[in-house]
Amino acid sequence: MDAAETLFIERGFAATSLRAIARDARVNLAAANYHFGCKEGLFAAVIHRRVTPVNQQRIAILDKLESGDSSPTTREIVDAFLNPLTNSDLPPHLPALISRISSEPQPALKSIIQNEFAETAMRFQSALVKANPQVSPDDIMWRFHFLVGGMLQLVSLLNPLGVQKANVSPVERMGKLAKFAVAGLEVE
Amino acid sequence: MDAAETLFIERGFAATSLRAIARDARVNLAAANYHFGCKEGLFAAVIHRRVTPVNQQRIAILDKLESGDSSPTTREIVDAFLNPLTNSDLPPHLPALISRISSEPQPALKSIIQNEFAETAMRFQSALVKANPQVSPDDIMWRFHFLVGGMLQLVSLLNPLGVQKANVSPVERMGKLAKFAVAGLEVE
DNA sequence: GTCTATATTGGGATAGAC
DNA sequence: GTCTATCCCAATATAGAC
Repeated sequence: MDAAETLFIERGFAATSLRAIARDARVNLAAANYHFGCKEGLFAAVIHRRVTPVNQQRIAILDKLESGDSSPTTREIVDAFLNPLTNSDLPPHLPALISRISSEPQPALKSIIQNEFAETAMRFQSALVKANPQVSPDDIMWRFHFLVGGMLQLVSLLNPLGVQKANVSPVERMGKLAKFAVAGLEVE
Repeated sequence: MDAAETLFIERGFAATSLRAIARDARVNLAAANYHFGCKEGLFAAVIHRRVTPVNQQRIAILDKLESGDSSPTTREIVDAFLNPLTNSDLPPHLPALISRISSEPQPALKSIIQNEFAETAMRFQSALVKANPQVSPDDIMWRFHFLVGGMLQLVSLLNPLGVQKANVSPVERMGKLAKFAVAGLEVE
């Protein structure tokens, strides 16, 4: 699965062959098919392994914020959404994986991905609606999508698996995005 | 080229075969290879045909703004960037094409695309730096990328080639994005 | 569960007649 | 420039021995 993950990030689903994955992983091609059923099954397994923890972490932080005395600010909600991506106990290429899979064109893969993110998206949109009564829920929905787009763009600008450039750290970049998005979310 | 464009949007580059393109276009497979050299050549031609006009239009609007008496506002610059995408004399699926190609993973395609957009990105970043002296040029660069990400996300949420949903028109959605992005670009 | 070997299909590209 | 036919290779997936 590590080998599959790396190759899916680098080349995308369609351009990655099971043969290349099996070769990199030093496993037999038939064994891979035996365990995952087919190429799509392997894809789903790779996604699920990585996306579940980050979304659990996001929701855990949001739960904690909402159980406090005062309801969370827009900035706190945005941070709860973004910070788990740069958490040091998750693999550093996790954002690259999310970025890549978000743009897979094939319908079967799209529904796999939508299922993974649906609940998290709902929770954060609701929280943002509550924190911004001056903005219509419909506008909040769109602005949340713009935040997601900014996040994906930020990630895709880095060398997907390479060393990050030295001048600005991933954490700092997330901070820049948070500032940008909060201003855009709150504007009347 | 129309057939190729449609299939690239729907399936992406790697999952689209020259055979399928030739079938849809009712042309011979060998003829396609004769004219475009190879699959990548066809891709480059499809991109160039669509992207050149929209970028020319963007730059023309920006030129006009900058030749006026007062220097352009952030909102005017953002509109100059976004509005050509929904211009009615360009094909309505142009945004879908831009969205799709922006996430093609293969390095050869990436450089084709970067070449197409490099000049436009530079011009708009410079204009935004000038309009926002309160923000560092480095931050403007990042925020411009966030705007691009929001634009791509907005587009990818529509059914790529289907009829748009009735409740909000593409023009209105671009307006929502512009408002969001201007607030994020200008914030101190 | 894991291997070798292979069935089967489809891909990009081209040769060569017209 | 356009066609038919084909070369050559790589893909997913599975059969069947171990």
